[in-house]
Amino acid sequence: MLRLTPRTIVYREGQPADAVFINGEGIVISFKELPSGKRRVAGFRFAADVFGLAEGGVYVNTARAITPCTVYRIPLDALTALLREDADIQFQLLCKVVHELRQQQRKAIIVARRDAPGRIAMFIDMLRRRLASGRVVDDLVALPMTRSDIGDYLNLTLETVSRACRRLSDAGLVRFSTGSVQIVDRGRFEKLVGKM
Amino acid sequence: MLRLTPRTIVYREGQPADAVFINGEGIVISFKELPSGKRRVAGFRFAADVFGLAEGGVYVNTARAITPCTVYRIPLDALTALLREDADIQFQLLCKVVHELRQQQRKAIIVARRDAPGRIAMFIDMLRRRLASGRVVDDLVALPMTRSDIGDYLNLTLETVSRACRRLSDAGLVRFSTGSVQIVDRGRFEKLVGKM
DNA sequence: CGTCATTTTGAGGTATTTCAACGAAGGTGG
DNA sequence: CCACCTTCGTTGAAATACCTCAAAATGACG
Repeated sequence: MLRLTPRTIVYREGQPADAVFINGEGIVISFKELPSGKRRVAGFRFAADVFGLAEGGVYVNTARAITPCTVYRIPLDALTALLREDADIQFQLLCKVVHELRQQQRKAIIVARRDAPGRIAMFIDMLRRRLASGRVVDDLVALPMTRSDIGDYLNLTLETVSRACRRLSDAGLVRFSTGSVQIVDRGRFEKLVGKM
Repeated sequence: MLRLTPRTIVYREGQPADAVFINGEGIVISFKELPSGKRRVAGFRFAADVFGLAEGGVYVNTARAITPCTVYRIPLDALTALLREDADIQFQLLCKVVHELRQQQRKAIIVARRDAPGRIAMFIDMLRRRLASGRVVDDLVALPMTRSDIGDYLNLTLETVSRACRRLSDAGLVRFSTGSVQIVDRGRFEKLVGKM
């Protein structure tokens, strides 16, 4: 088990992959630096998310803690041994990966078909659902990542993210503070999120 | 085992999922109709590809044969039984799904960061690698899907696909015939595909 | 040969990107 | 405690790639 402070690198793209990770608490960002110097955020890892599944023996993304995190490190040989002897656990992992595949597909649809404010609304809604631990007042959503992080995830420039946030704010749907968003008009917000 | 003629539906989105499929031969398109009336192509399934992995008991996409196909249908109970008793096969499936997850990520990067001609070139290159069965002259790539199919996959309108194809053609990189593309200038083509 | 789907091509509109500058916040050291 | 610096966020103006709407051309097939 590892306790990570914000900005700590869990692993780097290209490193030999010797372990997978399960997030216990906090938010981890998974991204890839492109030769062009740009960056592409593959996703954000929340509680119970598995990350660090390698391909060809090396990590394909870089993972970094955004908030203080607690992650569990599972050495690869321990994992393979575990999977080989316990088909149930392997099946659970399979389900998790299939689920993530679906998530990616949904995200692709969103990124493809929706304009900037729509993507931001969707993103906030996704955070709301993932972060709503228990029955906390879930109209207040933590937003610990930067505009750049969001933009690289939704395929928008940070400027467009900023402008889209302002538009949602001006429309009276949400209210931004540093590090969080307040959903003001739940009805209209859901309507915006819902329609594709 | 099923022999499918072009346009045959393998399964429809929303149908209760009672089997998964493995493609033996031909190309299957997997897509989703959006409420807006638009369509989003999740991917194309080639030889040895597994498709029809459900979520929540129903298929999330619709699958349809593009070319004459040979697909293997595996009832779900048979699959689960097989996976439970043979950890090796389950592991292989897991690897396949993880691999597809990576593919999706790569595609997301391409769709996100490249302009229309770049996406088309990437697409042609993907087809080339997937269809190059053996040592066929692989400069000639079959292109059995419509512009609309390609556009809905790469997130472009069919008009933009058409124009982008023309641009590649005018640049002397490729030559289009009905149902196929000929890669004319391999060097420059690879260079275009390679750079991100 | 006619019909239907697909593809091509054109003109105009628009959302996002790019480039650039400024403002706000947070941390560090004097 | 304040000045400084760095990172992050906001805002503006201009450029551009793609989309939309529309019509004509091509190709497949009965």
